[in-house]
Amino acid sequence: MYEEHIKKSGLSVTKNRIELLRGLDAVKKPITIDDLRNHLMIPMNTSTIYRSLKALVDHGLVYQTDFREGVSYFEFHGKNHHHHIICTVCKKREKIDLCLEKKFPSIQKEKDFIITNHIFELFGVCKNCLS
Amino acid sequence: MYEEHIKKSGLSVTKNRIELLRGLDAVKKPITIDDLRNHLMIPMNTSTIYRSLKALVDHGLVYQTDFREGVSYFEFHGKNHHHHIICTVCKKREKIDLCLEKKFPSIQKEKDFIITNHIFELFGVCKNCLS
DNA sequence: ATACCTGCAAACCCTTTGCACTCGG
DNA sequence: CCGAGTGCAAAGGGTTTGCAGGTAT
Repeated sequence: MYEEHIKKSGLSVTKNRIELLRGLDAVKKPITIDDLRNHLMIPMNTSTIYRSLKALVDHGLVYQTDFREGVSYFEFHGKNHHHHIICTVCKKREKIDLCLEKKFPSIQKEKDFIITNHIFELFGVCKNCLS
Repeated sequence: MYEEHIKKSGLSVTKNRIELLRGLDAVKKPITIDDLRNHLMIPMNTSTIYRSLKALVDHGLVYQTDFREGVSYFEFHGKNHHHHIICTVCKKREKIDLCLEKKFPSIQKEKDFIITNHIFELFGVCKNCLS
């Protein structure tokens, strides 16, 4: 299954990439590379993780996002994709329901791009942190 | 003018912060801290720039975004705000017209957050780079 | 056979932090 | 006055890169 996804994307199918997808898919939410390593069943070099994830992100198999914590978060590209609203004071993070994909086709056409990935997050202050 | 914005946000009004806003406002597009320094009329320590920008971002006076180049881009929060579509191969970047702000009020209400900032960028492959 | 992928180790460099001093309200 | 902002210098640490060897097609 992961194999097919990778093959369809044009990337070479390797054990590492299959395992990365499996690990991300198992977690069902955005996680850091550091966390991801704890979910991998085979040892994998850090450079390989970075390089493979970048390839998977650029080919649309994995989402990459940024909660302004100084680390990237990665997520399996599946039906579980959410965006978030993050409190910049206490760092609390909540999912929001918002479907942006509807607008992608017209943008692709207008700009002559194939859209493979996106990032969208809101930042603010939660009720508890409002002084 | 910048002074009033800062005051209204609750932050202390200092020469540095006024100058940062002036510099960003003059440029009219997202720039890196490294670039920004070239536009500042007074010398400013790097730590101060980082710390002040973070404060300005968290208070909604400056936008921060990420084009996956390993550096943050900052932009004056004004009428010139755009999102972008970025080619992951040649790094070309084009503005897109898309107004997300319409949806913020209902999210703020539902999640009990005050939204101060957001990030939204699309990634893909441009026509020229499609092999 | 050849282009792509991976491990290792080192470097990179953007960003953060501690501390003492200064400044704003 | 007192909390907030700043400069300096140093460290931090996520991420990238070069190269040699291995793997996919």
